[in-house]
Amino acid sequence: MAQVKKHSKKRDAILECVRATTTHPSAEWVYNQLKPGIPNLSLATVYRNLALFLDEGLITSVGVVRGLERFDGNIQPHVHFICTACGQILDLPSLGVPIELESRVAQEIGGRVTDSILSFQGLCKACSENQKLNIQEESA
Amino acid sequence: MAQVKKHSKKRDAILECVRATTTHPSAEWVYNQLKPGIPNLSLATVYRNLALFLDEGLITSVGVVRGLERFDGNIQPHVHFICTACGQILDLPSLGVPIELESRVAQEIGGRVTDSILSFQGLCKACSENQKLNIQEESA
DNA sequence: TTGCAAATGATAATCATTATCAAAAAGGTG
DNA sequence: CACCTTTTTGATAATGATTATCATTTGCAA
Repeated sequence: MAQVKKHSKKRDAILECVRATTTHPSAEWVYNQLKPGIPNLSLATVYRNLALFLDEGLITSVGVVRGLERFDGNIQPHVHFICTACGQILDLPSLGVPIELESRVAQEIGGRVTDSILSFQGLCKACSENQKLNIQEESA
Repeated sequence: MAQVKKHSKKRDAILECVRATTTHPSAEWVYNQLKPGIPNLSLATVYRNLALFLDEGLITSVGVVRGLERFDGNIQPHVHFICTACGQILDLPSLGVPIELESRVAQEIGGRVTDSILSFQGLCKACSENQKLNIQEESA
């Protein structure tokens, strides 16, 4: 696999950007965020480095939400809520993740477990209220 | 949203196919499975109906694994193990899913929770052994 | 400074999924 | 059964996120 051999300002900026936000950003979000300050930044560089960070365990992937892979600079195990309507991802720090189960799973399948992902899906507050409105409008 | 109004043999076959396997298939897997018996089946029909079944809650999505969305005809809540190397998805029926947390999450975010997803990622037995071999070869 | 490997920018290629639209099938109704 | 309306489908073009390519630039060690 790829491995970091040389220092790069852009790479630092990308990692810092993912770490500094709680939006669980996509590659393009990071790109749009950094582009004004780094005009010659390429989207490919963002994709490349995010893949690299994933590989090195510096960030994690929340998964693909509405067609976009979403990343997380917070590598402390924690639970997510994903709004399937607007794509918003929220942290649920009050809930624990059953990491202690990882070794049990590893034993059960005879392989190696690197991550456990617990997420809840549904509609966030705003989207759930919008849906109610739409239903009212439809029946009107 | 779309809604079933008329009966269709192909639709039945697609649902039956997803229900009959534990491979957590992708759309294309279902298509390849059914094509020999239904020569004029179109891939678009498979995609369309899978989206419909999802919408109606007849199947669930395990998520996007290595670029492919994977489905599950078993809608009983259960835990998955996903091999990030080969894409294989295994059921872990021995582990419980914390569905009882859903109402707590709903309260916390003020919205509506429809699903909870617990999955473990890592390397399955075969891939974890292959990796060991590769490391040995590299250092040889 | 010079040389070389690594990193990047620009963009083409890839590939899963979705949209489109004409044709076929379903399922009433008379 | 023949007819009509609406749904479903097949074939394929369009879309859009991600990846590959390759010439150029940059980092860094000698």
